[in-house]
Amino acid sequence: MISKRDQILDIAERGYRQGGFAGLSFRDIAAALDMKSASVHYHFPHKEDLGKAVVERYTDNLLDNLGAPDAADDSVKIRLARLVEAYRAAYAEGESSCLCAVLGSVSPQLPPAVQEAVNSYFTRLVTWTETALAEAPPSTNLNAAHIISALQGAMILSVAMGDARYLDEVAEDLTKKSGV
Amino acid sequence: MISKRDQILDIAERGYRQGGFAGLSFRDIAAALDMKSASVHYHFPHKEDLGKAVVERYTDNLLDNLGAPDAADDSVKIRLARLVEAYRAAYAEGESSCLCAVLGSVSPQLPPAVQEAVNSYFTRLVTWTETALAEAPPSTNLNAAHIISALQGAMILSVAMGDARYLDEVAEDLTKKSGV
DNA sequence: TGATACCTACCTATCGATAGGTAATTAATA
DNA sequence: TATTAATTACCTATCGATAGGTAGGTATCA
Repeated sequence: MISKRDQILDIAERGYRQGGFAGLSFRDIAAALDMKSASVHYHFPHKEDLGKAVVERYTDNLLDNLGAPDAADDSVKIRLARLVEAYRAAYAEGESSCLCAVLGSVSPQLPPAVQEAVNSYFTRLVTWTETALAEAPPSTNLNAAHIISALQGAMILSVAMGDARYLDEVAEDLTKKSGV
Repeated sequence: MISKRDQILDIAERGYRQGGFAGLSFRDIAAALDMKSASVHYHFPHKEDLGKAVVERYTDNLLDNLGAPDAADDSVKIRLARLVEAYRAAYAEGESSCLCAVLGSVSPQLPPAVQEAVNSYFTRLVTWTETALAEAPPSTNLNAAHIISALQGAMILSVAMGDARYLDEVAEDLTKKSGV
């Protein structure tokens, strides 16, 4: 049985990804869970608290899925394939953008705690990717910022165009290049 | 002398880029121009009208700056450098994301006319880039969707991290690869 | 005189947030 | 073990602020 707190986080994550931080209200969440907005405030007093919790859970889940970036029995290619697949799976849930692309694109306008959580998402993800690429030969024409940027941008293109092919194309391109 | 209509578009473009479509109100715009919100409605009756006009002007300005994608006296490298520079310049204005990354990431939640305008931005930009790359030798490991995605994503990373180096790094990477 | 570009004044809907209360569960104590 | 104290998870009702939008008036100028 999923706790009410987790149900709120689920709704909020979906809502933020689809409509941005300003696009989802306490009342929207309450209505989706058949409760009152005051009860959502019981679990998360301020909107900033909710946003921070959503982003932190989202970050932890992604890094869990990615696994260790330096496991001895994985090749660079396999690690990169896991990263690409994580983004394709994220898009597939409701054909929506990455939470941290939506929030990060308007970062200066977010409450400080949410800003910091988004910053931490990218910091951790860049670190993971740099580590995953560490053993790649110099001929591999890939760097962490480029890979993450391309995936984030491709998700937005696919959402804006209503067409998964943009993400598919970039995903294939990145995977191909990682073959070395 | 800049018309009031254009002044409104200027404020709205900056505001949407910094805070998203829901993050800028008619009152915000009016306050910035020392007028009343009802007067903004005189120029743009509905928020949808304003959003559409902002995106269309933004798109036209970008394509004007890029110039012809098939001018005989330009190399692929020069064309791509123009594209990359356009994005760097856009970021430099207020260290903010691309308007159509901010809006496109939450496209399904936007009013239909704004959705269509954003869709048109990406359609026209992809077409421009494909044409610009048409003469590139097959060894050039670049395709239009990949280039645009990487630039869009890199802007978001830079905004979210408050650090221009992410965009700089990706820009250099793309420019280098276009050298052939 | 009629169009243009504003204004005042207002409406309805919704926002995040708070106060104060209640039933059910759990922990601590006599 | 029975009673009491706290805690959990909600509720109703309301707050001040703000959202997009409108009706109708006014000053300016061709």
